Amino acid sequence: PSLSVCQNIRQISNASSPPRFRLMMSDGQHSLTSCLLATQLNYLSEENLLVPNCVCLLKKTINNTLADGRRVVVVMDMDILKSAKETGGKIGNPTPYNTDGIVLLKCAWMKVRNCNKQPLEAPYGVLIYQSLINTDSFLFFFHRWTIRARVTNKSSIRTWSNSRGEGKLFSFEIVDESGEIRITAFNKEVDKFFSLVEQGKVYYISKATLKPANKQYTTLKNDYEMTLHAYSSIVPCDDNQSIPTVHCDFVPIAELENRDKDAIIDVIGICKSAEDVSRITTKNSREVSKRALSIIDETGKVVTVTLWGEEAENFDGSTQPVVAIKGARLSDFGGRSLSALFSSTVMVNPDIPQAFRLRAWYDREGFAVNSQSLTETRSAGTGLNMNWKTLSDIKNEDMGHGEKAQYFSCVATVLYIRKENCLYQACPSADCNKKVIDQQNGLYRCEKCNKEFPNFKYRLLLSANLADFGDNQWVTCFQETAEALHIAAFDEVFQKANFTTHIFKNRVKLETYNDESRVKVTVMEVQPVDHREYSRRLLQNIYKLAR
DNA sequence: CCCCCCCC
Repeated sequence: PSLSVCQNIRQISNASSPPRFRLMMSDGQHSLTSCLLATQLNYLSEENLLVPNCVCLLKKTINNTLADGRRVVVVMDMDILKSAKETGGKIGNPTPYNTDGIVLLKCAWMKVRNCNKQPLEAPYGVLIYQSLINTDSFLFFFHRWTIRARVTNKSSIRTWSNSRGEGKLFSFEIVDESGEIRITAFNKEVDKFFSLVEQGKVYYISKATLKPANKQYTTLKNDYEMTLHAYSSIVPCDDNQSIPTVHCDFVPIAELENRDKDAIIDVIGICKSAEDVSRITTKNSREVSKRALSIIDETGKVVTVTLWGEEAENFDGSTQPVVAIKGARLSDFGGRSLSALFSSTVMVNPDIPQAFRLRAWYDREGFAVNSQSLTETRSAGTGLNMNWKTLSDIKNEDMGHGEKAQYFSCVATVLYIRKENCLYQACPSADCNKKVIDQQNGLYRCEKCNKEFPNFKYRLLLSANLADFGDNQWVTCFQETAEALHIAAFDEVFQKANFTTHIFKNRVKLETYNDESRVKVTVMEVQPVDHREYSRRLLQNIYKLAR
């Protein structure tokens, strides 16, 4: 039971029978407008006992959620302790309790789904259906539409340019107790709301419009999404205890082996190591940053996770942080690997028990476990990931005839390297090594970048013939592999020079350098040895030493 | 009003 003051009472404006009374109740500090009087208590109003400023003892109340998602307190039993005359007026200066007017996300789309009429844009920006006008729902939408929800995922700002125009946008996803929805802001609303909206925080949001979601582009469980407008309002909310936080259903890394390709999963692990960020060009000729992380969990298994864009650029793996990803996509590249999507939430050192457990495990013992990776990397060099073949296998197994390129390793001997055309003129932009076309006007065109440049860079391109015991094969080595081949040959030259004999024609001179004098010998010419002459002199020397 | 989910 609780004491409260009736601030206001009115009959709900519909023709229901028996009538329903709505109360605004106060505890002296806060007021709550969403109270309904149970019909068996209607007499209190009809007999003018329950009137503004009377003090009540609420003996039984029920918290109820209406069909449209609004929450109400239904007063089932109450006594009037003091009449309005006795209290003599208003008590305290109560402010609205801040759940007042808050609706569950769910109600927004329930309302729209339930009618098939044409939508129209209301002055306050909420999408209203003609059929809802003159109903309680209309009033509800029009005046009272505020949701309180937590931001679970926030995109970066991106721009677009197409036949319909150009602009910028960002979007974010929110959850409350009833569900989730995506909200998008364009242009001016990007400027207004981008920095305000923070991942993980709770906001009051009102006066956004609602429109059907294109399910093709979203995995959120909602048939609708929202758009912000000039009149939309987003206000941070401190009282957020009841709003769910991001919920993750983490899959142990070892378990990923048993999951299907393209599955969307949540994963958590310690970032054991991270690649440097790099820029790649996609098939659609877009440039994007990427960074691969190796994460490990208590299963002792490691998997590669790729981050993209700003997430890749800003990631710092130097402290071996806990990385949790909600909604990563499982790929079969290299066996099993993971990729963050635009819809993924990447959390570094999240404030959740699983992260603390993992941190403790890693610092105590995990760092030293003999981990195994589910992702085979070709650069690792040894072990399972070497697809050993002989050169004759290339033909016998029709290698490379499939849709995807294949990778294999072989042991072979360089029979021949073509000296001709071993350099080509390549696109000067970083990471693009496409051969440029000399336009004969001082400009060089790259078909891949679709650009002309005043310059180019030279790159090595070696044609080499490799042989093993069964076959031989012409191969192409670009810059990096060509250099590796050269370095190997270079080393071999040094090795071969040891224990060889030549005639050296030399210059000898006493030289002073840094106050130090010494005889310096410089080779001027090297000639092959006449072995008979050499033997004769060698013998003479031996005889001389013997005397 | 966007809608990109990428690379080896």
